[in-house]
Amino acid sequence: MASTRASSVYDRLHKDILTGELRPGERLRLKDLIDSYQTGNSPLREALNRLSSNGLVVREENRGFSVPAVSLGELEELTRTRSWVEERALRESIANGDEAWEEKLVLAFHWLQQAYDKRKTGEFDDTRWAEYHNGFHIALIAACGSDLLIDFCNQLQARTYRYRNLAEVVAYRHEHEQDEHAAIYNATLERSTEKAVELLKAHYWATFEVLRDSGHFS
Amino acid sequence: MASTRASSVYDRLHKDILTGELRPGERLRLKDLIDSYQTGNSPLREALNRLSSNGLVVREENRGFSVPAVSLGELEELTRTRSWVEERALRESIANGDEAWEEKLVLAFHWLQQAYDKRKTGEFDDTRWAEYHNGFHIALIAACGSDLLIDFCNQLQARTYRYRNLAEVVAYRHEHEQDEHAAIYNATLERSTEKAVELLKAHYWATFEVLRDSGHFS
DNA sequence: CTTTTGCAGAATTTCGAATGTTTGCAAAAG
DNA sequence: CTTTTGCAAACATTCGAAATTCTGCAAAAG
Repeated sequence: MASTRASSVYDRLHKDILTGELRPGERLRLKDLIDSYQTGNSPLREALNRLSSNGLVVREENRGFSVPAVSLGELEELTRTRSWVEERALRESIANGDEAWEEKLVLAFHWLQQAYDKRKTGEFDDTRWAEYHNGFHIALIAACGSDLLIDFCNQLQARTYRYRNLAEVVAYRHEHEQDEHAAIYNATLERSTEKAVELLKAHYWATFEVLRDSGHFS
Repeated sequence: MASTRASSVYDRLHKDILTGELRPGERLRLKDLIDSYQTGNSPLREALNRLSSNGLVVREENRGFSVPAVSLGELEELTRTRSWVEERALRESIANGDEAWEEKLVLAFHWLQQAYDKRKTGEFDDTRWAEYHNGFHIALIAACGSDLLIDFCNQLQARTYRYRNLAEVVAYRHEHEQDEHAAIYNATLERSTEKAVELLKAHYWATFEVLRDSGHFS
């Protein structure tokens, strides 16, 4: 899909870091990556340099690249920051959102619901679910009036998603969280700002607690 | 100072984009950059890839790199986003800041004041001033409890600083803004949260208006 | 006259090799 | 026995050139 090798390998590294295929703290040796991703030195380094500016790869001068370590402290910081930033974004979105925003939100919730429903028929696709899940959360704040803020939320989301995958509690969390999504969704459509904001923050902190209690992070 | 060529050329490109040496919309042709920065293809591309993830360079697949365009709309978005995010950060910083934070803030303000004072003796150094100015604004929020948020504020600051340089109203703004800094500083030290927050936001919007009225942006 | 096609020149992207830096170990010095 | 020095292997970085993709123009087709 991506038209340059650098972007194609960027996408694959992005995915492999978020899914936990590449483990936290693991050194990313160029020679190894060239073998496993079947690409050249230059596109690989370009991808790694881009990822390093996004905080998804650690770069050390003359010592190469590695996958960022994880810690409970960072997860808490991610959660705290998301709560602060998305609170503001959701307030603005509810205040400014027009019908086009509302329609996109309805659709985003619909597809997320469909994804959850497929758990019963065994057709569940985790990658697909992740897209819809992020799509829903972004749809909530899409009318906030700042693409910069939305981008920032996307980056925080991505880094939090890695913790979720590393914690191996995905299935358990799936059982419980769609109710929370529905509550946030309804409050937002009703334009009950305070309620929506409280539910959204509670949702992020509930996820934090599940991941913390998984015992995977120091 | 930077130990790799890629980082050294990154620093120089960063500076030249922010100061306006490289003009908005300008295409960054590899061959030209190789000549003017006296470096090779690879380190240059690595630097440009890093900058592209920071929003300081535009990358288009197979069409190379360019300096981002500017617009009044983007400046307003930057200002709006900073106001939202730094409001939260300042609230948290005032609530949590300890004595170490307070001392750093005192020093940051002191050096900013010194920089302004040097205007009278003709020793004024714009690059130095910019460091102290950013340092002061970061010192305000340094105790907010989220390095992620501070990084984000730094990026917003950098992009706003470019508009300031392009508007060529630097001197005029210098005459007036130190009073605003002093007021924010005093309210923060008094832990007058509401007052400090209002003053900080007013400061950002005042800067926005000066830049808008310069007539340099569509 | 307008649109499409083909091609040469220019620019970006990628490759393979050369250069420089770090690391770990073994020998020498304290 | 502990610390320092020197060296070779491993690795990251950079270079110069090859391969690929874009761009603009001119000729052909509609």
